[in-house]
Amino acid sequence: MGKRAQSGNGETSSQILDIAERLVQSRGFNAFSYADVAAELHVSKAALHYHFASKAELGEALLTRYAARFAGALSAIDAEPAAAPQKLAAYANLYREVLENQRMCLCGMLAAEYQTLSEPMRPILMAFFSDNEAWLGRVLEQGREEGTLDFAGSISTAARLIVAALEGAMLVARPFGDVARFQAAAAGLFAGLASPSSAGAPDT
Amino acid sequence: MGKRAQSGNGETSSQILDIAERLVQSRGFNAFSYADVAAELHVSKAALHYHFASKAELGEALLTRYAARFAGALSAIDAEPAAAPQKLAAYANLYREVLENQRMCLCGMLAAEYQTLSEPMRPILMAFFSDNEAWLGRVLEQGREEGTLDFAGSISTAARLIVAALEGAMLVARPFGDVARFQAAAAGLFAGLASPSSAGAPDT
DNA sequence: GTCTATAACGAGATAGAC
DNA sequence: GTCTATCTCGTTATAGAC
Repeated sequence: MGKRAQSGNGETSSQILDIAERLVQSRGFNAFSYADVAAELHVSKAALHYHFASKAELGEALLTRYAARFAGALSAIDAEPAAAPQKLAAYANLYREVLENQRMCLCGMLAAEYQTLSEPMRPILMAFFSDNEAWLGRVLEQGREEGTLDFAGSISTAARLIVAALEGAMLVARPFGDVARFQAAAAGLFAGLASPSSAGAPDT
Repeated sequence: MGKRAQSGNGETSSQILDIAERLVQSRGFNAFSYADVAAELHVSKAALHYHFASKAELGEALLTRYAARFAGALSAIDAEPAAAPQKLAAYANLYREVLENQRMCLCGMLAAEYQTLSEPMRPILMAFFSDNEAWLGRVLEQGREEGTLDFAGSISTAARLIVAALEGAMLVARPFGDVARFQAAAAGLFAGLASPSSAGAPDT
């Protein structure tokens, strides 16, 4: 394999993505700059442009990597057999960990800024939410079959509620710097989905 | 009364706030400029600075006005007697109307951008959410006493879930331009809070 | 209250040397 | 792959005339 040049591979590229990702999750895509990343990585802005020619390209790479990592986390949950409520708790923990790092979900942040995103970023963002809902749909179906979950309405309605509630709980908890606020919303959410028989929902 | 001069009163000031509010709700606080507002209002940027000396001051005025208007809407719901589920439906409709105008909740948007907000804006934003949760807490308490609502956990947990779910539902629905996505999450939310006796939840 | 003009700065991006 | 230097533009904000 010869040199690839171009965008997004290699050690430096992933360091750029790491820093940019944190800045976007903390401040938003429109509130960080190449200069911020360059200063933190101790390189010049021009070096960043070598790896990601434009900010839009950097944004695409951020989204793609984040979505892939999240999909991997969902596969990991699926890898070992567990009841649906435990899988949902593990799912909520993915969000909680992000919040504990004082970050918003990357895709939740970009959803707020959606109207300012480049065209290529938009479908990647939407696919993130669709994929999450599809995965949740399978867990919810499992829960109904097992009898561990009991909820009115359709699978997709419940899946959309879960995504909305967890994204919104992160959004609101962050100004207060209060993870407990997130946990309260998550607890209330799963209480409403639990089957009456399984009184005590599984935790963390 | 003599001339007041200064910030935030008068016809022009409210027109500035109207335009800025829509821009913030659509694109975010960090993605609109005085130039945008000036162009739309057909005045110069300097004229805007006469009414709101800095962007941070404009942001404070936006937040204060929005919170006051929202509080007024909650008082209007309280003004006529209704069962708790109807009040919750009316509350969700406040959010839905914002979304139908292709906007995010102003405070949800600013919550995403929280780390970039000026110090004076922050407590106003937090108070918005606290006030909403307090109002919801009273409605939830009413519902429990009436027997129209039935949910596990504390009042404040359920109130935080409602705020989180509705804010998150707006956030995720907007990239899809799909109000039905919001409605699905809201329906699932209220289904989980409804008392078993009241099978069909009230709509719109 | 509104204007023109401009200051002062930071943004994204490019050229070309090394 | 990284640098310095520079370009161009947009941003918030101010000065001073009307």
